[in-house]
Amino acid sequence: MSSYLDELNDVQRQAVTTIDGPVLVVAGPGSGKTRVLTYRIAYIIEQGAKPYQILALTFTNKAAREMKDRIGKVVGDKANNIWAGTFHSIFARILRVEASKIGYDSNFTIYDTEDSKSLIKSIIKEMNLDSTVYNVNAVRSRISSAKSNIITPKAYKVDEELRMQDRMSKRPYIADIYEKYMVRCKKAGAMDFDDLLYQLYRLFYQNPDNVLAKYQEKFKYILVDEYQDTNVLQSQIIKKLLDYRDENGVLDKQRQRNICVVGDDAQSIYAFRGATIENILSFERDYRQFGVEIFKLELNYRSTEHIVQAANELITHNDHQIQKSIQSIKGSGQKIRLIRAMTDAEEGKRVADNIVEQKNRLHFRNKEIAILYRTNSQSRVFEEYLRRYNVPYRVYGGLSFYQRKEVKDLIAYLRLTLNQNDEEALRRIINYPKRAIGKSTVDKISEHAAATNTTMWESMTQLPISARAKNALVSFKKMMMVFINRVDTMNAYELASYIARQSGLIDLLKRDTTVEGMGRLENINALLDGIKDFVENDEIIDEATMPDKSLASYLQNIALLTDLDKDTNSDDYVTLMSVHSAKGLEFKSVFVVGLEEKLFPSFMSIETKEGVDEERRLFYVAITRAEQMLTLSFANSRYKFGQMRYEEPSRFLMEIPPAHLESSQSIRKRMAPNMDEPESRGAKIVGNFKKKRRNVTGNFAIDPKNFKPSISSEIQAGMKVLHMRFGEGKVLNIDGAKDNRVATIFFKAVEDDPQKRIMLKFAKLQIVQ
DNA sequence: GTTGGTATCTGTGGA
DNA sequence: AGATACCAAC
Repeated sequence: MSSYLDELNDVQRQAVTTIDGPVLVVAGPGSGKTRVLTYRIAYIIEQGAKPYQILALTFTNKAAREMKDRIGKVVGDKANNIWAGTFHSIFARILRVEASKIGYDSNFTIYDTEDSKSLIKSIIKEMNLDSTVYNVNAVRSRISSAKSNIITPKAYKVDEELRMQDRMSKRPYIADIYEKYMVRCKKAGAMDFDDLLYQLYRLFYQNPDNVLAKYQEKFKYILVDEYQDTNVLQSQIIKKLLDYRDENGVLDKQRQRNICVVGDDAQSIYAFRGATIENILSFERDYRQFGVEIFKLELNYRSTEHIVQAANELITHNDHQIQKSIQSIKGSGQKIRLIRAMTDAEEGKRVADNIVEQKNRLHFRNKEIAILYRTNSQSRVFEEYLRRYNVPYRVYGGLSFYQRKEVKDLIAYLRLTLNQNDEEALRRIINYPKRAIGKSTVDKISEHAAATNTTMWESMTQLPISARAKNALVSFKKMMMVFINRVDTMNAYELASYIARQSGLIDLLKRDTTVEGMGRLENINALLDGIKDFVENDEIIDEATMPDKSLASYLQNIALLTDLDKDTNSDDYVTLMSVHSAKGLEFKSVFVVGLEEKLFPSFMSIETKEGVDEERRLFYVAITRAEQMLTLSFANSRYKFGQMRYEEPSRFLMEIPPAHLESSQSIRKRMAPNMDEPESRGAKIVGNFKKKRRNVTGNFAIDPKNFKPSISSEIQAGMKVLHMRFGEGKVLNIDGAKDNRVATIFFKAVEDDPQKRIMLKFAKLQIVQ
């Protein structure tokens, strides 16, 4: 028996060694899931399977790489031949090989979200639909979810429920947009993210040349990580891979279905992108006839007791769960800390203060600390204060390197060089740098292409147009032809840097001497360096997703990279990221911030129980990232769209039993406006209210019980008013109109800065006379 | 066609 | 607040 099996507990070991037949591993947070997956693969190889017969699917490149690294440590270089990667990258690889069978070229482009939206925008415009009603994001998400649920445009058109929903939202033509969108993608030789799944399903379903059997024979063992986050397409593709039939189409019931899915229903957080928790719940039903074995990993090796129990308690508020009892093996540890702040800026400061304090007192390294938020835009205040305190940090997510404008511009040139039908790439660069091909010319090309049923690339030199425009178009095409003709004689790096220079991109950026402009030039150079690395490094790192050194292979791969995939372990930075990106990660100390109603849970989700349940699972994911210290924070007010908004603390805070919190007082009590209460309460809450009190700004001058705010529109210059915190004041004047009315008020009781500018929309003022 | 200004709109998550 | 859409003037 191999030594690595000794590192496992009983359930883990069974999950590792039960390699024949379907297996469902329900893995709570911190229960050694990755360890089970990697050892299972090592075990499978040890039992005689070839690495290339193993298909391991994850959601992020990071997870895939980590798995490979860890398998490599057990089985050596053989790990490189395992087909381990993200759904999207593995499927793209298969599609590249089989493209011709479904009418694509193997050089197909991958459209990212921006490309998709841009195409949808064009279609909405061409159909003369109102773009305010046909909001691109809404339309794209309808199309995406239709595709994720395997509903073709044709099926969409006759689906009464979908049509009714669209009529209700005043967008009856979504089905038509969907249909046109598919046609245009096809014509452009492009697949969007959903297509990478959808087209593979189509390939397996239509099964030309019995292509499915080839992959069924190849993949003897299939493993799927984060199964709770798979959508209908993904689970159906896996089902197809296991749907063994003989030449007459008769089901082969004898053959083992060696599928292992690992997941945690409590951590399902991707319903918005079509994931259905139903998949994990129905796994047993789907594969019952082949003898499903279920293993539950319930020991949490990551977090201390207060954290684990708080998480357990929290999740009981959800409906439909797989019963399990997660237990910590780590001892009770620290209680959870709560930070209450008046504003988002104060929250930023308070969190940064705590980070500095923890570093000093507990000697945590920066990389052992993370700030997790619901929305990426929340990162800014934390960045501000961390910078001020000289704490190194890294923000993940948001705009990734490959999404930066200048990087996308050069990539668009490369894309068009390889695939002239790529309409979004063409539109992006046809007049960038400026070459006198304006909007109206582009529109004409587009119309002509549609009318003659050709591509824009074909049309652009054929349509009747002014001599001036014609000249510009011909010389643009000539330039592109020079690039295209060099594809076979130059390597990817030579070609890319040649294009960067010849297109005028580099010159354009060189002329911009601002700091941002220089940054953009640096980014272009960084991209070129990346391509150089790719070309010169002759080691094949990943057989499955990077099969060769062509520019096409490079482009295919970077289309699926995100910021998260960059190597970051080497440096010592505090991590700032969304809760979604934090899934699968762990930190000694975690700050979950912005715990306010309408933010976390998101305003988008609070209308339905299912919506709130998903947010709760997200919060569950957030708090279970913490090993030793967990700090939760919220602000009473924060800026949104340049306006101050007030929100209640998150309902999730009330769902954590007070026993697990630093102060013995119940959260509910702490939440209530409590400044009128005795000193002791405020003092126990982490934060420097004392300082605030001295400035009067943190205390109430008026007893809230006796305070009855007047309607703000009634407040006029010259009036005497009462303010909750500042006391009595006189309105000197009012400027602005309607929602933007601002009063200048003189408060005699305020010593250091008695004259305040107060936004009437939010102010609570009581008119005295 | 290009430039530069002003009005309008945006409300999450990510491969 | 920040991005984008729109419009008038060159």
